[in-house]
Amino acid sequence: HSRMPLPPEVAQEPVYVNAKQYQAILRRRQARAKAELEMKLIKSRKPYLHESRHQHAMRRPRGIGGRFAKKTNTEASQKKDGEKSNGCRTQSPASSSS
Amino acid sequence: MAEEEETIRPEFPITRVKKIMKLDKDINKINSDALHLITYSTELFLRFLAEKSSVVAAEKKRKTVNLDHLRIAVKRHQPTRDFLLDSLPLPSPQPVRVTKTASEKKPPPVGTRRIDAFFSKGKAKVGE
Amino acid sequence: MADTPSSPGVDGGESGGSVREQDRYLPIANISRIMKKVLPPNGKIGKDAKDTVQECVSEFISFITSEASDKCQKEKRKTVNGEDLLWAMSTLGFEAYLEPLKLYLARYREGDNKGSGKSGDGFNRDAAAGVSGEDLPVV
DNA sequence: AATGAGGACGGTGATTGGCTAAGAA
DNA sequence: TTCTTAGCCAATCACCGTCCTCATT
Repeated sequence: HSRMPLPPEVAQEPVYVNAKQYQAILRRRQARAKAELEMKLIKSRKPYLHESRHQHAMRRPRGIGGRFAKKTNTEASQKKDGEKSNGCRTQSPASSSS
Repeated sequence: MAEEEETIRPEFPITRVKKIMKLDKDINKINSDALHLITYSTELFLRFLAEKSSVVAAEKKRKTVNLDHLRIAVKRHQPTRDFLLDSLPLPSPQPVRVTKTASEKKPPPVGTRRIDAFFSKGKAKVGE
Repeated sequence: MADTPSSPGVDGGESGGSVREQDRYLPIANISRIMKKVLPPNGKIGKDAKDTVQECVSEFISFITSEASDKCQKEKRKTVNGEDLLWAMSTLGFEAYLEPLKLYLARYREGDNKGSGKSGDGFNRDAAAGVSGEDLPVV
């Protein structure tokens, strides 16, 4: 069918779009404008979503390579000092390439 | 037969798909079929984007798919390009290689029309 | 690093009545996982690409749903059903999804719910390629 | 009668950052 | 070559699915 020039929301000159989608695109623009106004839609991305999970990640034991380590018995006991033995990166990728 | 069909589930959480749908206040009720269809079609669409972006990355000899590859991939499929027009941030430097060739400035192929009425009304005549 | 204007602040509560990120988008881990499935074995994905895809996918949901809902209003119906969605798909240029979707719906109805979910089910393997074909014939 | 919205509840997988190889430039 | 960055690991806990009641068709 035909294509329709769409008034640009950010661009400068009209863009031609599929006529079938034309109405739908405009409807969506209105809906988003409305939502932005009513709900104050956020535009930026937060560094993380949940404070609690952020804290959890920060407090977790890490291996020598920065990876998260498994909770050891030492940790489970939660009393004795322990030596982190796991979490170390597996040597090296070695030669697994085919 | 001791094996029973485990209720396999879609990759996406259905409840969140519904939540996204309901962000639009014009949406009233949604039945179960519609919800499941949208959820699965969304997964298909995601695979499409990933696959096409991957192709572009390969063309560019890149092992990492980046935003530029996604833009190019989207650009290649008209329906997707059109409805995502506002969702894809324009790359910072647009190489304005626009030679003022007037002849080239007529982009719309047959069956395309311009829109000027964004203010007046949300209804434009589609009939050509 | 440019920090985002909005501070993390507290969890769950954004000032005023703003919609949270986790309500507007599908989980980023799911997005990433599905994308990796179609990439070459050693393929990687840039963060910007992931985030943008996540947004595009939400827009896809709203876009299709809006068209289906619009049809419902015109027909004085208050509930969006499967047919409405399939109609919206084809109307908006995603008719290539019709077959996979019908197939999926049949599966889903059949056993309460069924899906491709995990790899191993190949009924939809090439589904994504449906639209991948090329531009639709612009008649 | 059939079916969707909304709420409560329990189970669970998404969220999450430091280090470094892998890639981009 | 140098510099940027995405993947890697797994434990908590916010969210998803299920079941319920009630409202709508």
